[in-house]
Amino acid sequence: MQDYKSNAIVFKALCDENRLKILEMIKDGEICACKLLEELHIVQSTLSHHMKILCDSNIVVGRKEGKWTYYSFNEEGIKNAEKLLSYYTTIVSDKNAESTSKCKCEK
Amino acid sequence: MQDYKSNAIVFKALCDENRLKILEMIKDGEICACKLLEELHIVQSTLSHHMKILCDSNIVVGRKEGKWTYYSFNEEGIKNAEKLLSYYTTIVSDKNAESTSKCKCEK
DNA sequence: ACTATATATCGATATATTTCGATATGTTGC
DNA sequence: GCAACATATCGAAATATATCGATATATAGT
Repeated sequence: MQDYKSNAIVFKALCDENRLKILEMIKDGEICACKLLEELHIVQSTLSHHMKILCDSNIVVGRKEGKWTYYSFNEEGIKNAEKLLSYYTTIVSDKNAESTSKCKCEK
Repeated sequence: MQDYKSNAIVFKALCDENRLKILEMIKDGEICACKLLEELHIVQSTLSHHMKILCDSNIVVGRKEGKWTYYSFNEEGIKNAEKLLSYYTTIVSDKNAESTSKCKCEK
């Protein structure tokens, strides 16, 4: 499951309002950075920063075409995010495996 | 889909290394705060802060029993997180719905 | 080669988050 | 009621993130 740090990076991509807006726009299909910029109330360097975080999380991928960059979903990264969410929120009901460490609240 | 701010709160719960460790411990079943404290290298007030964020996200729920608090998954909140992840990463392939706004990169 | 345009990077600042120690609140057992 | 303990809250400091303006890099068309 890799390490906590790199897993947190995936979820960090999703915990900013502007990045959620960006993802919502990418839902409709591959989209140019200039179009994202038109719709969001941020300057170009800020958009570039958010796109870097989204690409670093592997959820989004950029494709350069001439002077434009088009962004779309990266299915592999999305699968990974789903796998991570599932990993961190699924109960392991292996009742045989007793907890190894005791604490004071246990009588 | 509510608003971006409250959706971001859900993912914020997942983007901290310590909180991922906490979730990993909750996987094994309901766990007491004192046990979490034993295993993590943080002080009690810091743990309390993280548990608040996890509970606010609705992914985790706390149950008070005397002076102890036990934490476990909140299935409803987890379903919501899955729904949100799916919402923000699923392509809408409605090709009939043409994009409403034009931008300079479109010829 | 020059100009215009798209995107990335840099540096500074504002804001948010994490962390701690100190203290408050609430529970248990005497 | 009081002492001991579990957890929550508060205030401050350290660190991280978001944002901007300025500038660098890269591409396209003249």
